[in-house]
Amino acid sequence: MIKLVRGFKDILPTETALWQYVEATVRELLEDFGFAELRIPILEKTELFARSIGAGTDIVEKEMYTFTDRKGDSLTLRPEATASVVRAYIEHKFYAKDPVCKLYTIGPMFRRERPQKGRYRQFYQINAEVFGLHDPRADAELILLLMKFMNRLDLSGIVLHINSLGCHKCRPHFKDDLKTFLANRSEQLCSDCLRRRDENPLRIFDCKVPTCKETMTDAPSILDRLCSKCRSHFNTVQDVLKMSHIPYETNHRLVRGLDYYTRTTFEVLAGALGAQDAVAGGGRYDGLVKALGGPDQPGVGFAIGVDRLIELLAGQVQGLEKRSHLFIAALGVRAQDRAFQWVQDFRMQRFRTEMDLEDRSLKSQMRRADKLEASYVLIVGDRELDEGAAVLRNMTTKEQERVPLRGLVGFVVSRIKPTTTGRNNEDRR
RNA sequence: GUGGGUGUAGCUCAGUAGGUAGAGCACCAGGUUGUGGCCCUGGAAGUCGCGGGUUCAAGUCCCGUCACUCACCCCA
Repeated sequence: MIKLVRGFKDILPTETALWQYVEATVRELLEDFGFAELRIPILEKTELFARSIGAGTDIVEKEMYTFTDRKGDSLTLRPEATASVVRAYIEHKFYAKDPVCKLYTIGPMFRRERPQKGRYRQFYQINAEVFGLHDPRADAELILLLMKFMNRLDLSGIVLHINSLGCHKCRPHFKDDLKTFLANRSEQLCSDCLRRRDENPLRIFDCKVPTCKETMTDAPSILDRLCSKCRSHFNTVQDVLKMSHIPYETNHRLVRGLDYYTRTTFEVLAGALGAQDAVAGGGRYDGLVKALGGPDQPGVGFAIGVDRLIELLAGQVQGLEKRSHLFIAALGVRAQDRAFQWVQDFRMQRFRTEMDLEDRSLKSQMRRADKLEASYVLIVGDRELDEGAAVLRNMTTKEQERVPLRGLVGFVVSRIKPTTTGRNNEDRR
């Protein structure tokens, strides 16, 4: 038997309704906030990711699916979406028409990591990016949108962490301070952190080893070293969040693994997820567009981990309403032929209808109708054909009534339609 | 890449001191000769992850391997 590739998964019919619900909800919200959908390819030139995410990052260094195509180009299955969105923004010169541009995209990303709960080699992200706005309110609005989304999904037990990483002016100073601080504390750091000290000292804040955590409690905080512009930017972001009643925690240890982030960064964490607890994350990336060959336009964005979101929702008892539908139980060839036509007619009336295509006993057809959770069953056999009227059974009340064969479809639809519960009863709060 | 746990029917699992497999649920049929959910009866369904070894005999012991899973790492 040929099996799934490691770290990849099928999203089964029992799960897709939830996925569709999540996607429909976020699309609606994003569009209300003025975002337009952009669909980007899954494959890009390797260089795009090396230059945006950062050549020294784990993602680029050891997690990308990279291969050489037949012409010798190095191509990579996208490990994240921002790089591609920026590439498209530049390539299609969106900035020329209007420097302010809000885009979203939904799709799979690929990273070759060891699979784990909440971590797959193909995983899905919802990405939103805003270009052309320096104003800190753009950062705040994006966070607002993100939290609004979590809210619509009725997600509980999540926390929002925010931080500022400073800009290209103040961050280097902070890095120096941090290196000085760490210089004579080698014995107090784990081997991983010793390595990080040289490569990316900010990451040490993320370490979970107790002694490292202990050591880092006395470490300098980036928030104390921000330059005046970064400081006021961060303050404004917080002011807007407060004004909007969005609860948050500032977390000066929140460091993100992609090199392009500047100033505001944020993460939404859910304890119920286990070790991989980040459901969403994002931040500002003011130098990225320029670094990739575009104009000097700022950017802010976030990514939501859909797989993790789904996991949270599945753990929170989700009752998605089902449409009521009809099952036709036919006995004998004559009735089956008539029923087959009716089934098609009902469907053309946009009414979900099914029948058994094999010649089975009424009992087994009823059982099947029950299993499919049909709300009504229409019973037709030779007897009904001769009498000119079929039997319509309401499966919840068990009431049965005779319905004339002449004009049957229209009659049944009018009889049944009013009780149809649409799937659009999602107007929560 | 590193470590722990687990791999027996579609699903959840049992399998005792090694003697070539069992339960519950699900499935199919019958009990009701034209009526679902409950109940009863019967049926179908397993290369015991894969490969090798020890043994008269291995699901059970040994080695290897693969997969799943959780954690490290990293991140959504």
